[in-house]
Amino acid sequence: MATASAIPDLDRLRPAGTKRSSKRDLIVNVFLRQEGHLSADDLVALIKREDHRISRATVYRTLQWMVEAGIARKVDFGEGRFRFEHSYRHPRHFHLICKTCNRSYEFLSSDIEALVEEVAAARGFQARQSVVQIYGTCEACRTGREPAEEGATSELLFARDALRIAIATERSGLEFYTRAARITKDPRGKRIFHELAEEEKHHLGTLEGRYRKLLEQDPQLESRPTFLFFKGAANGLFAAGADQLRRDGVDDLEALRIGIRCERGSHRFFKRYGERFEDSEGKQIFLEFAEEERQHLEMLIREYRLLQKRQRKPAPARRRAAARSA
Amino acid sequence: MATASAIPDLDRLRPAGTKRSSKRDLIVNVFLRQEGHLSADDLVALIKREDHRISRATVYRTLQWMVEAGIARKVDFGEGRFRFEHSYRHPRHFHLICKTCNRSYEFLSSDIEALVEEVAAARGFQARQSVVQIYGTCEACRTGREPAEEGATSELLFARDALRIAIATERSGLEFYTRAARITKDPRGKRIFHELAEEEKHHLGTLEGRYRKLLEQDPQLESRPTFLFFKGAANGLFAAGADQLRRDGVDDLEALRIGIRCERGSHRFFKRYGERFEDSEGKQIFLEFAEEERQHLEMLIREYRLLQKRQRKPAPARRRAAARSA
DNA sequence: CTAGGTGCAAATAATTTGCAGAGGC
DNA sequence: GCCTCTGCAAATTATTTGCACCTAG
Repeated sequence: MATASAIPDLDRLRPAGTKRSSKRDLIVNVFLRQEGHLSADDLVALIKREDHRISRATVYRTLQWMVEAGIARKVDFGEGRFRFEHSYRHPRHFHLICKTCNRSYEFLSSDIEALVEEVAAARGFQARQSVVQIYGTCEACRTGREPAEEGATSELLFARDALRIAIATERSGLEFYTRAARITKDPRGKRIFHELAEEEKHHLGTLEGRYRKLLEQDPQLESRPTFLFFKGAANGLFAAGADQLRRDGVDDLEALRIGIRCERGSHRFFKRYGERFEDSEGKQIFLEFAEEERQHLEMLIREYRLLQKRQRKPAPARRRAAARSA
Repeated sequence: MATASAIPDLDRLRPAGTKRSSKRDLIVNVFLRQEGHLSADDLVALIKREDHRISRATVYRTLQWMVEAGIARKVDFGEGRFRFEHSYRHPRHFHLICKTCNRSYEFLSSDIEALVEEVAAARGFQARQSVVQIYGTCEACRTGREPAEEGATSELLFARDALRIAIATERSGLEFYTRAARITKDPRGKRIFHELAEEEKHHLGTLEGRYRKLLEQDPQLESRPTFLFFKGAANGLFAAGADQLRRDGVDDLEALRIGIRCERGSHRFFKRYGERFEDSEGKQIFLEFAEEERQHLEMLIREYRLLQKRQRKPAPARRRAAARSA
């Protein structure tokens, strides 16, 4: 799947003042075809198989070039030499490193990333890159069982997890709007909530379809371990909102306000995290979802203003009462 | 402060089947006198100053020995060579690494550690050690101002932060018990809460005294940046408990139950984290505090059982009502 | 034609090792 | 006396570089 066909437009990436070279192209192609973390030496061996006239120095020079061009990332597992992984459509991530079999496993945790950012900020430190490595023994080495063979790229797993988060949020949102529509008294407000519930339902269908389509790319995709760890996911917002609707006697304006809070949080959340990821389907999913939430947010705000105005006119006396109780 | 006088009993640490050697002793002593992260070469230079007949190979061999013996930790800042830091009374920690001046700053985040543990568990990975490194530009390099010179060891900062957390928890606890004593009807329960409030007040005094004493060791200790990042600190528990007392009409049994929940959470929290830190004053503070909370917990549980029994006797009919409403 | 790109071999840099002699128990 | 420690120099490993030649634009 993610073979040479997925190679980005190298010409675009070429730093200014560099020439095309068939040898470099070959090295880059061989490199991008590999999965996992190659040492310079691994790559030399692979290259020699295709063309033994390419020297070690050229491979080193090309590797350096790829890192500068952003095609590759240099990673250090503390082995006394560097390894390289390609970064094209391969989200930045952290590593679990097995000291027994030397395999390494990738994961991403937005929760950890957020904490790392906080620490950096508290120390007045401008963070450019962070490394999180967990050393220990992997499940395969502990239990003797072999791990589910590779086959799913991190890109795919990331998309899967992004979709799962979006779907969970959508489900909470649907529940929230369904409940809101039920308790709203104003017929116009009721209709809006109904509409939003319908939209969430529709969008949920779209997302689920997309999820199914993703699963087709790898029959075992669903059972593979989590790649993106993300506790702070926005679905909790809507869940809390729905809870709030259930508890107190919430009036129409209040319901709209809660909805606005949820959508705003959700929008911010998906936008912020979407932006921070590298180009990938997962990023795409987050950003599309952010846009969706933004539209809902606008709709709710418009409605809120309208309802406020309408309530004010027929009963201007209410204003004082409301102001006093606020 | 943390000079050769602080050196642990090296004889205890000597692996079986090794001999004492004056050269090794010298190397270890010089190493332990240093602050910060030394490269092998730095140490060779330092050693040569004291005795130029000690060879580079011996320094390397001793460094390896120290790592095995647990006196030193080998750290990799991706420079293509390793650095070493001593681990004696120096808590495990993470690093902020400035790419401009190559200085490195230490911090510890129990929040990050907890997330790392979760990820490892979710992947069936047995974590032995984890590395968190934030690369970027430090405040000094960005602003041009020099950083507050070193002088406080991580050990000291850790103790400071552990005390701050304990004090904050104690304050919340005090507020909780004061409020609980006020709203409790049963005179015996009232007295217990009063007693606990008094104890918290007293303990708070002790902790604050200890904190002041700690500050004496370094006049600028208070203004130094946070070392231990710890959002999940237990003081939130008591704060939430106090909130709960404020809101609903809480009866005596319920107040005791809330107290039990707070103390249990607090106890677990300090015990769990205290255990996970290396030997240090910070660890000490956490464990002592855990023990304190355990005693309060027992007291509350005893009282809860008594009150339950007493309430049952005069009005046995209540049991059914309580059971039905549960 | 000229600035990069490449091969080869030599240089670096950090660290390890073989071996013979020194020293602790 | 035996076994470990140590110094020295050579070896190893990963990576970089100088230089002469090659090739794309």
